[in-house]
Amino acid sequence: MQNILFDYISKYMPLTDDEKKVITDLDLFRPVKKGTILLKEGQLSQEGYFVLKGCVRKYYIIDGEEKTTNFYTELQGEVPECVSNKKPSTYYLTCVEDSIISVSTPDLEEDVFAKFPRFETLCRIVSEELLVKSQSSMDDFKNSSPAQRYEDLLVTRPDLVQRVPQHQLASFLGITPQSLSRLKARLAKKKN
Amino acid sequence: MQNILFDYISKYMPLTDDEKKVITDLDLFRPVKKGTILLKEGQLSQEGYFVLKGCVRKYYIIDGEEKTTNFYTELQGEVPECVSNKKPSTYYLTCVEDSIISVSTPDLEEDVFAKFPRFETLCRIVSEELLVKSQSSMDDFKNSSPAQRYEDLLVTRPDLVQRVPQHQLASFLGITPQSLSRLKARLAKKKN
DNA sequence: TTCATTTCTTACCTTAAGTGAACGAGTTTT
DNA sequence: AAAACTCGTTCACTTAAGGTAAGAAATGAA
Repeated sequence: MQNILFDYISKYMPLTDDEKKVITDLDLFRPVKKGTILLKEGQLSQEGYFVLKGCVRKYYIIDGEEKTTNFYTELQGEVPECVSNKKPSTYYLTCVEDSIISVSTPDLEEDVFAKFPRFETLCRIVSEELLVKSQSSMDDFKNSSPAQRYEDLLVTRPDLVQRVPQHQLASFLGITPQSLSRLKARLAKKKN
Repeated sequence: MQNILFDYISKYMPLTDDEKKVITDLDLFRPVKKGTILLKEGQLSQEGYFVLKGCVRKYYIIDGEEKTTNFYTELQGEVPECVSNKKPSTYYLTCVEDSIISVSTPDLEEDVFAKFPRFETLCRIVSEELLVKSQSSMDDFKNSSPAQRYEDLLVTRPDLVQRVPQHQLASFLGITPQSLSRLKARLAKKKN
């Protein structure tokens, strides 16, 4: 399981055995059962999550309705908003499947950065890249229709469409479950 | 003009006079005329932009149509996607007004980080915060209708509605200019 | 000023998304 | 086994967004 993380990091900078040992000794990994809620609305969390295996779902409850806005799967991370702005979380994080998650805290990071400044460079680069990706997703979302977004998803994250309930997928696409049903029916008719 | 930047940075960490001098000596600021294109589709840029004064617009050209996805105003930065993924840009950056922009490059950053490691910490924290904000905007966008988004914009960035052409604002809201016109007419009727 | 271009609005029609309700299929609970 | 529940789908209806076109208003250039 460590190796998944090491492979990911080594795309940015090769790690020495010494550095690998430091990470291993941190004992970051936490197996989490399906249905576990990692973060609740109103909660003040200091933890950042990185999904090594499985799937974590982000959702809001608006007017009593769950609004799913994101799914984090293998090698995707989520830093809850409350970590950076120190305010209570406005959303929930829950495990869609049994998962293995790496959990970090600011204290932990500070220790590691002090010992290995290279890790801070790594974190800077990764978060800059994630920022660019996040903005690029936002742009794509604005520039496309629900149907296009669904078709894109079939290509970019085909697994999601299989492993996740349709009504959650619908709100992830920014539409209602009924609209997603119709949309799929329309596309199916078109193809034949 | 330097002071605007120093004030911004000091919210994260107070700067010594020594550090301020280093930044000043970098000669980062560049006045840019309205209409100037900072980045073109297809271009491989290494520059990151930070708007000190004025307004920069990000847009794509899709099927011959301009699709505006973002406006960067005072104290907002933009790291073009091509800096991190080393691929040609898929969008344009242009100045909506005469502006003053701070321009950085990876080389420059490396030099500064080497001399003042604190700046790398600053950049890491800022980009982590921007990431959280970006994801939060994405969630808000998914969870709201065009009308709600427009009304939110009137509250969060009232200046934008004044200083920017409506058709650009429309695609920023994810709709067509005609829809924005109708939307405004509906809201105006509702209010009275 | 005049002409041209851009920008904004309005109108009409089409398309599709939101809403509420209903249904069957599959689960889980009792 | 029956009841309750969730989930996906479908239907009818309402609402609003997209597309096209036309005209008014504002802006810029000759």
